[in-house]
Amino acid sequence: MNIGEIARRAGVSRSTVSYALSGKRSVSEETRRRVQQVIDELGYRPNASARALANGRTNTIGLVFPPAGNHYTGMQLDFIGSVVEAAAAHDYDVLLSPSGADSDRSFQRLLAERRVDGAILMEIRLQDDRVDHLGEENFPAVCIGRTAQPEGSWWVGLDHTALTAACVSHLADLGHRRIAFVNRPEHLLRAGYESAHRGLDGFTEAAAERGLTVRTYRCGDDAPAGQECLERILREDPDTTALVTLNEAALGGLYRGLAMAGRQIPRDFSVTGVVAGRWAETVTPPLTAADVPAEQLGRLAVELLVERIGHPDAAPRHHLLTPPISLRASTGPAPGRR
Amino acid sequence: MNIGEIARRAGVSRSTVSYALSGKRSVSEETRRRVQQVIDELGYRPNASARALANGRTNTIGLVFPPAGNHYTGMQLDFIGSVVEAAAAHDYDVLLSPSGADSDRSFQRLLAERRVDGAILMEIRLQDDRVDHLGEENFPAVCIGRTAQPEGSWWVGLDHTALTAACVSHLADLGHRRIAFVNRPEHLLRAGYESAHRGLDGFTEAAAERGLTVRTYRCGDDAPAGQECLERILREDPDTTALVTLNEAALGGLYRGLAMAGRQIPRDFSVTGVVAGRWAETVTPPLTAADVPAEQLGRLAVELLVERIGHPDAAPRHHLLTPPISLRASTGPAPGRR
DNA sequence: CCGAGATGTCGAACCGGTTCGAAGAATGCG
DNA sequence: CGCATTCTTCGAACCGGTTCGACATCTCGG
Repeated sequence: MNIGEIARRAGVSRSTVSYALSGKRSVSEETRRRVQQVIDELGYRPNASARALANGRTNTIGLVFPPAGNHYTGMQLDFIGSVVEAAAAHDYDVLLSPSGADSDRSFQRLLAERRVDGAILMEIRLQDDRVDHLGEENFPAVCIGRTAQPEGSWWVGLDHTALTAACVSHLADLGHRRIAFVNRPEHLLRAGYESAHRGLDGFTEAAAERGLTVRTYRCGDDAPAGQECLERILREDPDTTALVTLNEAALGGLYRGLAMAGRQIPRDFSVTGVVAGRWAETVTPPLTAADVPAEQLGRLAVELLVERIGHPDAAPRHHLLTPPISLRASTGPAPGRR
Repeated sequence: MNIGEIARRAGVSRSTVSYALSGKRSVSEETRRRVQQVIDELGYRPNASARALANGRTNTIGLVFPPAGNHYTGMQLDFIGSVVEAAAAHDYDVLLSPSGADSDRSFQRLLAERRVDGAILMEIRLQDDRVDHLGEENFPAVCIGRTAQPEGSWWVGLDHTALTAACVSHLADLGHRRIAFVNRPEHLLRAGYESAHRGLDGFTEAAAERGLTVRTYRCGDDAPAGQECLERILREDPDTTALVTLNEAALGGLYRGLAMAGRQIPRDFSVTGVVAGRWAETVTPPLTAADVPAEQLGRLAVELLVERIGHPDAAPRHHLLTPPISLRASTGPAPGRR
């Protein structure tokens, strides 16, 4: 059931079958029909490895995603799904590569063994050797997020600085003067995670501009950590009336902490942050948040990557998204005001 | 930078390089060292396509997962992560294949084009033509869940019948007499989703055995649908005091509905179901639930698949898991009792 | 000292496609 | 009618590995 078999049954040469399928040279209408008929009868499909070997393209893209040690967030899930779908629309398959402790091994596999035509990198760091490395080799890659010097590279990302700043403004406009910031965990900050750092910057600057009193926290990626973090916030400054968070996985815990402390949202305390819309609606009251457009990010990343694969020398492109804040029910006027 | 180049620089033939790497024939210690040195200097890694073509194995497994139209659940995310990790441990890569509207196209690609050595199928249906099809071809596959006639196939799954029955018993022991069941959406039931059907069966049988009054509902996979569903439950039988759910994505909405109706969990109303542990802890109060061991399921699936790939004629194996119910804080004695 | 067996290496064939150059047939034009 | 052009098809080479059979060399026992 290979191309030779098809050729034999159709009474033509292997190359003719190949041309009949690819259309790269003209083939008589009659021959084409005969070949097609044999193919349909046998249900033949060309072997992907052989094809990849011959023309140097695998029609596969690599998705380098965080290891399970990090707790996954809903946003990441939506993102992966949309990448796979967008890739399928462009006739690409998606190969997953966990970037982790032995990131080298898995990552090298993808590139050096030429398993993929290009890669999408999640969880970018401000200083990211993976990006540097890919840049040197001019390997087609698109980052989700941007490094400290993103000039030469292709990326799509959120403007976390602007988003957290918008959250601060929103709260300040409601009269809140003492606000906490709940970031991702310590180790991700130390590793230089882009979103955590830029989000923190945006928060800090906007708060300074508005003259607010703030405290910033790092919080583990799960509900118990969120609860604990909230307890700390109220302990260290009981007059805090609002918080901004980037930590989707801790959100449920933050809510729980507030409930246990007897603070009602949004009457006594406002909560907002950067969270994918679908997940912002799972908490009660639904979270007012900058909705992470995970689906759009995935689609754009694939489109950029496909373009880059097709035009290896094209100038770098990128998309910086700044989704608006969706007003739901978790923020309100500061207590004692209005 | 191919094997011929290595051979030339090391002053040996291509086959010798191959044997030096694979160890399938003896190579003198000195030659091996020289070859290895050249390889290290050049950072050579054998081309995956060429290797796959030559020995007929891609070292890749396919993960057939639900299309984005279905809303993903946290459990699925954890599962995918653990599959990727377990696969990496066995030196396999993971190729994602969305099974959806054009499932044929993507699915056929995987198999007929020999992109993968085996496949893991998520979201099994009681009657599943994908499974039948793979069975006929004796293609190495492992199902997550079991079909109506699972005898000939390899699978790992949860005993949803036993799990929902256990939930019912738990509630009955607490004195609840009127219980609702919140299932997955209508269209998934019509499609024959295994977990939805078996879960429903287990619930119904256990309730009948205990002589309980029950109602069953189908609920969309998101928070607003959950909220709406809960409103319906209380409207159609205001004396309902507990519910069992399989619908992780609707959980937040169910909780919200209860809060809006002024029913306090667990004082006025108990909630339980089958939900991955990490996600059961995001709601307040934390959900008493049969914890879906997503990580274990992924690991076991990969192990079975790797074994099956290695031994094409081995007898079918499977794992049926029945995780215990983790007592958290969402269930309590029926109101008016003790 | 000779033959058997083990050891190390090589060339060639093969996996299943794609693509190039060339050749034969058909067609068009002067 | 002859020559140039186009259309159609074929064979061969190639992509980059693996593997088989053969051959040369070395080792050891009788």
